[in-house]
Amino acid sequence: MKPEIREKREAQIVGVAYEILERKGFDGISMLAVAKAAKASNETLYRWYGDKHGLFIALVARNVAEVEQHLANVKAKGGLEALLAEFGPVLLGMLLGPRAIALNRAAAADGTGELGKALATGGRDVVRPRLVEILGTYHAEKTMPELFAMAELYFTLLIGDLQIRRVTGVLPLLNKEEIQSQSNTALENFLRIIRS
Amino acid sequence: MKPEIREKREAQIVGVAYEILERKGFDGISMLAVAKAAKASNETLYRWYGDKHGLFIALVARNVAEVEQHLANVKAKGGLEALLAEFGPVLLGMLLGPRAIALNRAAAADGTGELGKALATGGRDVVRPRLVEILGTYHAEKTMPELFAMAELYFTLLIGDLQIRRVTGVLPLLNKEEIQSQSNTALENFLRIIRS
DNA sequence: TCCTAACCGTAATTGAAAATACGCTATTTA
DNA sequence: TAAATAGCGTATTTTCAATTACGGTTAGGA
Repeated sequence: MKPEIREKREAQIVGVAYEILERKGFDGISMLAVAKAAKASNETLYRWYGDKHGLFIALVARNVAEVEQHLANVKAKGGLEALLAEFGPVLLGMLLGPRAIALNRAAAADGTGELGKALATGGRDVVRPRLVEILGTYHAEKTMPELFAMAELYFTLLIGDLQIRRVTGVLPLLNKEEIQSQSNTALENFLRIIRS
Repeated sequence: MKPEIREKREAQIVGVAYEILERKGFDGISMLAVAKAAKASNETLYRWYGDKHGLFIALVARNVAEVEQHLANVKAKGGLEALLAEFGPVLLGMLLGPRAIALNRAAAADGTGELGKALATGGRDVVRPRLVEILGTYHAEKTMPELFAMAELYFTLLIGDLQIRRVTGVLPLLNKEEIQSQSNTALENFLRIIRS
C-alpha cells in the first residue's frame, strides 16, 4: 500500500474508531467492531497497531494533533486578558469534549499507565509551553519557574475537577455558554491572584 | 446469621475487597478473588450484593463513612484560615489516596454512571455542606449562593486536576509534604481571591 | 432436638472480546 | 508477467471473569 494511501486509510480507521467510541463509550468498543465499521480486516488492525492498546495510542496521537492545531489558531490580538479569553474556551472545550473524555476513561482503565502518559504528554505538556510563552510575553519580569507556576494555576482554575467529573459520568457534556462561563470565572480569578 | 455478626462479616468482606483493589488495581479484582480472600463463597457475595456493581456501591458507602468521620474530627480551633489549614490536607489526602482513586477508576469504567453519582453524592455532596457551614460562620454577610460559590472555588483550588491525573496514572501517590504544600498553596490563593 | 435455610468450597456455565488462522482477491515488486 | 506480499471477510481459538449450580456443612428457629 502506497504511503499516501496508507496514511489516508489510517486516518479513516482512527476516525471510525472515534465515532464508535463517542457513540458506544469505552466499554462498547471492540477491535472487531472498528474493523467492520472501517471495512478493514481484523488482521490488518493487528498488523498495523499491534493490539488494542496500540490503536488507542494512535487515537491519542490524532487527538494531540487536533489540539495543537486548534490552539495554534488562537492569535495574539489584544493584551493578556483578551488572549486568555480566547485561549480558555477553546482549550476547555476540547478537554471536556467526548473524545478527550473517552480517552481519559481508556487511560483510567489502562493498568500500565502508558495511555495516561501519552495523553499528558500530548495534552498538558504540549499546552503548557504555549501558555508559558504567552504569559512570558506580558510578564517579562517573571522568572521561568514563576511563569511555570502561573501556568499551573491557570490550568487549575480553568479545568479544576471538571474533567474527573466528566469521566466519572457525574457531569454531562457542557454547552458553549457553560464553557464560556467557566472560562470567564477562571480568568477573573486568575487575574485577581496574579495582580494581588 | 445474626445482624451484628453479619455486620462484621460485611465490613470484613469490604475490607478485603479494598485490599485487593489497592494491590491489584481495578482490572485485577474479581468477585471470585474477593470471595476466596475473605473466605466467603461466591454465592454469598451474589446473594448479599447482587452483582459486582453492588459490591462497589458498598465499597463507596464505606469510603463515604470514612471521609465523614475523618472530617468530623476537624474541630473549629482558630479562625477560618486555621480551620481550612486543617481541613484541606485531610480532605485532599483522602481524595488522592489509593481507595478514592480506585473507586474513581471503577466509576470511569461504569457505563451507567451510577457509581460516579454515588461517589459524588458521598464525596463532594457530603463535604460541601460542611464547608459551606464553615465559611458561613466566618462570612455571615454572604448569601447562600455566594457561600456555595466560595466552596466550589475552594474545591477547585484544592483538588484542581490532581484527581484526574492520579486516575490516569500520570501522577503517583503524593506524600504528606506534597499534600501539605498543595493545600497551603490552595488556601493562599483562596484567601487572596475572597479578600480582594 | 430437628428441620430449614444460609453458607462454604468448588465446579460448571455463559458471554464477550482479544487475538489468531485461513481462503480468497488485489496490489506491489522483481 | 509471475511470485510474493498485503489486505479483506469470516471463522476459530483463547482467555478471562461474571454468574450460576450443587453437594456438603453449619447455624438458628420451631
